Amino acid sequence: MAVDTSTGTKEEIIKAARAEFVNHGYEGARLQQIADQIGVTKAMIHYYFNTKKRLFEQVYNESVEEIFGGFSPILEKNIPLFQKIEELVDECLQKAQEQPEILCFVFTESGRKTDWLISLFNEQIELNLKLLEAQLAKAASNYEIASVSASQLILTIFALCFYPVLSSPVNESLFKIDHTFNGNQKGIVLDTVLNWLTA
Amino acid sequence: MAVDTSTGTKEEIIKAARAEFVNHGYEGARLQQIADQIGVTKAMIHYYFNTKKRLFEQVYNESVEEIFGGFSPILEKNIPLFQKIEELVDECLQKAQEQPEILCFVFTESGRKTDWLISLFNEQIELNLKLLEAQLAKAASNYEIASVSASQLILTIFALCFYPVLSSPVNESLFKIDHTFNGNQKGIVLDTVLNWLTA
DNA sequence: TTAAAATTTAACTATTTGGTTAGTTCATTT
DNA sequence: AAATGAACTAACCAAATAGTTAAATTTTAA
Repeated sequence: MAVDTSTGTKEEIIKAARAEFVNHGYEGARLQQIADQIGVTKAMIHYYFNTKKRLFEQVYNESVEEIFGGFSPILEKNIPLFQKIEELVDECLQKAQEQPEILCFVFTESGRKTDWLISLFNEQIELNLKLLEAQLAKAASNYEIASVSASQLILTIFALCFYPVLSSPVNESLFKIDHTFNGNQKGIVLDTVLNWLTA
Repeated sequence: MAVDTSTGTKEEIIKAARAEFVNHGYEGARLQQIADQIGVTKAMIHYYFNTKKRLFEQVYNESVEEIFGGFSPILEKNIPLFQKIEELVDECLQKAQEQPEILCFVFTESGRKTDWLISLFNEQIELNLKLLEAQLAKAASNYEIASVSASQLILTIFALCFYPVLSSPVNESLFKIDHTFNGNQKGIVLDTVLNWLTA
């Protein structure tokens, strides 16, 4: 009847692997480093995951889900347009502030031009913008907002929320300060987006 | 009187190295691949640049200069605020559209947590925002615009111009389309920024 | 023409690293 | 207590890769 079968080594490996992949990328990550981090042998990684690729896939897929998994439920909600926008911004900023490393990891690695990676990237989450598109079209036809496509809106929201995180290292040398969290980011994003829409 | 002194091997190496580093990052890049690309021996790379690090530094520094080198002259110009903003946006979009790979390269590599890289990133271009800051303060005191810091403005411009490029691979699987260049990007960026400022 | 300097090559070394394999420990089952 | 199988270790291997060296070839200049 014993339940706690093991120390949860597999989970520990994933956790350590995430840190290693985040900091060094797929190519730069070292299995030995991951193993050392949790005090097991490198062979354990091959015991649970067969190859470095498989381990990476696991970590990468979890990361994509972690970052983008929360948007579909919001997009599909039956709520007023402006409330939906605010929820999308909230979701965005939460991910940006709580999981900055994971965010950078996903964007960085998805840009790599390695054949086996590319196929992995393609089978990912897809956002269904149909409903939002309809809401925007209706609001535009009522002259409540300017005519803007859903993907353009999402892209703008993502840009304002995610860019500060993605550019954080660059900003430090460019401005000698880290602007990632300068106070009321939500206010700025909403101001920018809403003024743009209702101009 | 012969002028074409050499085949310009050194330049060819840099060019090939840039492509290799851009596609695979520092860790993933292979010197052999760079050499093969231009039909020389790997030893040639060590002849001109002593180590992989040195070659990378050269490529990286050139890339940073290529992307961010054009902003300081604009920031220091004595021109009206809104004209300056337009020129900054133009500069941004030009880099984003003409050198997307270089742009991604700089942002990706600068995020790596490898000690010797970190020190390299710190001795980079710094943008002097003093003048723009003054122009914004004056316009704000005249109630022409809302009160916004220079770094916040620059960050917003960068976000709107650079994010579409940085997110291009992600967008393909997220929206099943590439929004990098959707028609009048300049109009969208200017609309967004100006409506935000003058709301 | 010729000697020296710059450029390029081929073969080699040392090290790192992903992956393998044979065997050990230990809890559970029979 | 013997058998079984999962979790794990230590030592090893083969491949890849950055870096070296000495010799050959080409360029340059005297």
